[in-house]
Amino acid sequence: MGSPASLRAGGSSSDDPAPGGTSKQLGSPASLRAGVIVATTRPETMLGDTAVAVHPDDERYRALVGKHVLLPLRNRVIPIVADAAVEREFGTGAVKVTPAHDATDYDIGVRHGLAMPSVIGLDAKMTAEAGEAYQGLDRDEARKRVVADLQAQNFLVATESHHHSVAACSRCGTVIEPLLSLQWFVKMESLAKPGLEALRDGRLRFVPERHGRTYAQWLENIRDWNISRQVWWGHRLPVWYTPDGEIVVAESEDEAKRSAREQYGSDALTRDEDTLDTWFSSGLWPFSILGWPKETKELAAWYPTQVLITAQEIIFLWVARMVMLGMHFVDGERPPFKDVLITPLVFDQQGRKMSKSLGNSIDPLDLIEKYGADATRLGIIRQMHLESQELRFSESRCEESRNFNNKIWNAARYVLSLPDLADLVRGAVVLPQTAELTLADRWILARLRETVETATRAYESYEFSTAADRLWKFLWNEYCDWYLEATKQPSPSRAAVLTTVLDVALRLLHPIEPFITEEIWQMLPQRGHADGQSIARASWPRAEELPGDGEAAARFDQLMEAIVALRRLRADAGIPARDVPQASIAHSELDAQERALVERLARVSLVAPPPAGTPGALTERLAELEVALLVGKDGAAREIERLRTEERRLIAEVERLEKKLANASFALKAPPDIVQKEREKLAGYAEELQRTRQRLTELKASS
RNA sequence: GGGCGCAUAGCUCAGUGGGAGAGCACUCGCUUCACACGCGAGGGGUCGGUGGUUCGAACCCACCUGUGCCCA
Repeated sequence: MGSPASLRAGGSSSDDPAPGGTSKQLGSPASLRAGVIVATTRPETMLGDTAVAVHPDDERYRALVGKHVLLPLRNRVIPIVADAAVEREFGTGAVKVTPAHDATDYDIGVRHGLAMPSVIGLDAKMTAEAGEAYQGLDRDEARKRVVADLQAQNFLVATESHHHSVAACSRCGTVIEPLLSLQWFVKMESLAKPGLEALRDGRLRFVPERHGRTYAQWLENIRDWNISRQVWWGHRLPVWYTPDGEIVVAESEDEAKRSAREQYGSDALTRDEDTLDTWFSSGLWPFSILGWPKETKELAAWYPTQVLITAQEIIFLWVARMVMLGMHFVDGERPPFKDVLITPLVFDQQGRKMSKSLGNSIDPLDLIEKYGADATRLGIIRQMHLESQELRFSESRCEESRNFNNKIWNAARYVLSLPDLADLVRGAVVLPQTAELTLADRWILARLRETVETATRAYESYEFSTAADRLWKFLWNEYCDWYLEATKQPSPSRAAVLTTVLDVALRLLHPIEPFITEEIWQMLPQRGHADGQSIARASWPRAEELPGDGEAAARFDQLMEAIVALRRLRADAGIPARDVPQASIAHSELDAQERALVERLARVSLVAPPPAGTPGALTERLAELEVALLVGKDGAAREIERLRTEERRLIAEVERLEKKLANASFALKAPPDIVQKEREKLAGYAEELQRTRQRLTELKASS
């Protein structure tokens, strides 16, 4: 239907029907006896006017309400009615009423029992109702003729420029002409109420929650639903007419005929040409696909389902309808799904919404061609943050995801090629007792346990990007970067742990990347289940099944920190990658296993810590340990520079914390554990600073 | 007109009350025997602006600026 505002907005140019035009006319079709002046955007519709309306509280016209005026050109006597729908501020405050060609005027017509002649036909030409002078004219032609005739007969008072919008087809620009026709409607009140209640008491939930308000507002203000769609596709209306115009509604033609015979004694029927609104048929989707209206096994098992995943604009079109129809036809208590997950809208790199009409949407098949189906899925999911309303699609995320898949594929290939895997009992791989595990084993298992918890929690709350993120970091930055490297020092436990960790991580990743996880998983020795079982049917990992050795994890973290520090010192000192310099670690005894780990991963040879003040040692104080890289005498100047930089950093930290702790209200009002934590930080930095200064003094003394 | 977002490193975005993060891009060094679609190290941000709440604000509140989406 056309915008009601376009009529009230006044002054549509007769030669410029384009939306948003500015050069407009203000016409006066009616001015007789009572002298009422009205404004119109579409002068030709005055031929179908059946009243003039004013606002009931408008003092200017109060005396005229109930009187009549003569409609120019048609010489028809029409009443002046009072209706609250009229906007007083606009134009003259009096409006012409054309019930057959405007939605608001139609409502006024119904309220006041007005006649509703259609003056424009489906062919956009004037009908017989428009009068002999205009019948058969094209709408635009009639507009010019009406204006000219009004002018010739001195009815035109003024023409004004006015900015307004005309309803038009978004694709072809065709102006949409409202006109009266027979339409079928569905009463919505009794359908909407259960849908609204389901949201209010939590039987239906939107994620993110804010979208529930959108849904509720729509249901609260819902109007009766027009289900006729002449120009659309869909199921044909189940409506038949007798030759006398009686209406028969039935499930099938046979039934309609039977009913017609019973009621009217004849089964001569013609079926309504209209089709049902697409959304009506679509609203049946959640249960029609399960065999409804038959009471199928599928319907019993899968209705209602857990979650519907869709987009924001679909809430109005489809979600609400599925809920209403599901609760009406299938289950009065339960909506067809418990949760509605609203995904972000997808934009292109330029920030334009992806749309078919704009032609800037991406074909997933192209992405799959380039990166593979898994990488496409992972790439998209990593960008799909739960609370976000927008997703500016970045193809590089798919490329990165392909790299990730390459990474885990190679890692799996490597693990599966290890000779000691042959010792595992296929199908019965169990983790060794904790006492038999290495430090690295216990660390990666603790990280895995945490990953199971984090990823599972994320999946359960639909935070798929969080799950993907955690699994990515676990597999790449923890499993590959550290554990795989650590186990290049063979141990009796590594085969079982390497494959067990892979097994669990793949099961966690499987919902996001079904193909590569399946492929690798099928090759694992753990997979001792019946042949042909898919990872899709494997049990979901449980954190309780894994050891969560916090102490081992903390110790391994210390050694990681030491290794990173030693690598940094190597890089600072410009030591070639193939060289194996001497290094030391102070403040903690390392056992043989730990020494081997550090030596391998930092590419150093560990020796006893050098005496204090030894020149040529680059040192770094860490949270627990102190590392030193022995680079020879010429490193002294470099070390002094490093230590001075360190000193400046530590002074700043100490000052910051001292200031914070000196603030009386901080100690008084902040939670005690926070205050304690800040005190410990200060003590740590102070000690580090003291040691750094001591070392500087020693170095200067010896050089 | 009604409703809902977003503004953090060059780019795409996490973080949502107690020392600013990731990936890509960038710099340097590596054919180190799973992976150069890779490995190691590093540089880079007064978290849009103003005011407020708080011992403490990227994070909470108000306003402003910019920008976008849904519905009519």
